[in-house]
Amino acid sequence: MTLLALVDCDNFYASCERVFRPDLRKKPIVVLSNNDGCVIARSKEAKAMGIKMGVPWFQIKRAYLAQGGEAFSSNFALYGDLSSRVMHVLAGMVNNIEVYSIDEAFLDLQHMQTSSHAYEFGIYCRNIVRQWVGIPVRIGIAPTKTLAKIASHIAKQRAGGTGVLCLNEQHHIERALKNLSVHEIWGVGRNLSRRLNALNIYSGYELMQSDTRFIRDKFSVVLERTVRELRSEQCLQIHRNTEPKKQIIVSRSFGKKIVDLEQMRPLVSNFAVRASEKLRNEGQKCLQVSVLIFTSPFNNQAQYRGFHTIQFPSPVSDTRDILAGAQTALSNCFKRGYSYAKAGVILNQFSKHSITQGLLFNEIDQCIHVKQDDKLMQYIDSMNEKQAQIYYASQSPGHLLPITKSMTSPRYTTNWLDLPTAN
DNA sequence: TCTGGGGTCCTAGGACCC
DNA sequence: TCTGGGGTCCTAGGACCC
Repeated sequence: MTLLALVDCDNFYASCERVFRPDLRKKPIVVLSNNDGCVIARSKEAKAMGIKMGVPWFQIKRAYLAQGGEAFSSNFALYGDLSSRVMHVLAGMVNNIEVYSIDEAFLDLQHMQTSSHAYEFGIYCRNIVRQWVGIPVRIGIAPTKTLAKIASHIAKQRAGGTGVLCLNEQHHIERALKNLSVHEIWGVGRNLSRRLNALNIYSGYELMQSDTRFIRDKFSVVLERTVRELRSEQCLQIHRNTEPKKQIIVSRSFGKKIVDLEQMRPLVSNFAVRASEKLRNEGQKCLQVSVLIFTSPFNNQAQYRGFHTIQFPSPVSDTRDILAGAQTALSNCFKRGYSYAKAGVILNQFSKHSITQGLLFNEIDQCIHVKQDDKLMQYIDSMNEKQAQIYYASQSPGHLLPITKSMTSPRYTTNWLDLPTAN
């Protein structure tokens, strides 16, 4: 039987904040979303204090700080860099790795003959990452991705354990599944678990025992795969991370509500510029740009979601084209009389940068004339690489984003000025 | 006063084809 | 009065993930 491992960083953002601040060991830590809006990560100690994931910061702030808790605004430059260091170390230890998220990776353990061999490897792996990067990880080993997720989930709950759990023997798997509710299984969210419960399927074991045909008819092939994976049948492979992105989204909530179109325009321009940079960085071009604007679902005022898509006559990655498209889309979905809390720009329908399909007839929209200039964009990207030097007129860099971050830690590993010093 | 951001996959249904 | 069968492609929306 072949095995695979899920390596999962413990309370990742909170652990990152500790790497250069050993004084924070054992202290409760929370990390906040943009605008210090809500809690998006918690250390073990913060969880023990009863701080819930996603809770608005303003609701718990006073009591939490009064009890000696530490809080940080999110510092993605730091988390992203530490993540790539962890992944780099892991990649050096196996032939095949899938980086699944900022704090998780699947490792192919095909070459491990026995589960005790795999377990020892897990322990070694965990020690090395801890020693070289400073981030604690937890490792679940099993025959399938879904079971490996469960193994790491159980390893997390076992206080004082080694942080490594191998779930391989059939009777161990069955015992674990009997103690697991369906909503704790990877791929079963709130909706599916509600529907499963209605059919008297509550535990992982009951789900595993369900008829695959029945699950497929009543639900989908996705859930059928989950059932098969619970039975140790490998349905989800380890993907090397070579597949290109299919969509790019840049969106933010605003610190202050936006009420008129002229205030909104420069913000949408900023998102469009950022999205275009990401697109070129991926070596791709797109055929569609969409703009989304939302009111806040938390106030009692009238709600509105605006969405509009612009189709280009040929693939583009030139910021000027994407800006023009985004502004047209914004004009088409903006409605007066609402106060907007969030906006975003989405790029879709990608093609490889090097391949350009010309149009025989420019029949989509005669009004759109594509500027697309690869050379110009290359120059601008190289000038803006370290620090933005060239802006587009519609951006108004003076107020790039009305975002507040009051408690951000230094960019210890990505900025010379923030390097930690001896004292 | 203050409530995150960025993705993937699948399905149903409509448009269109012969 | 009676109105086929089989297919593809695209999109919107829903589900999930971290």
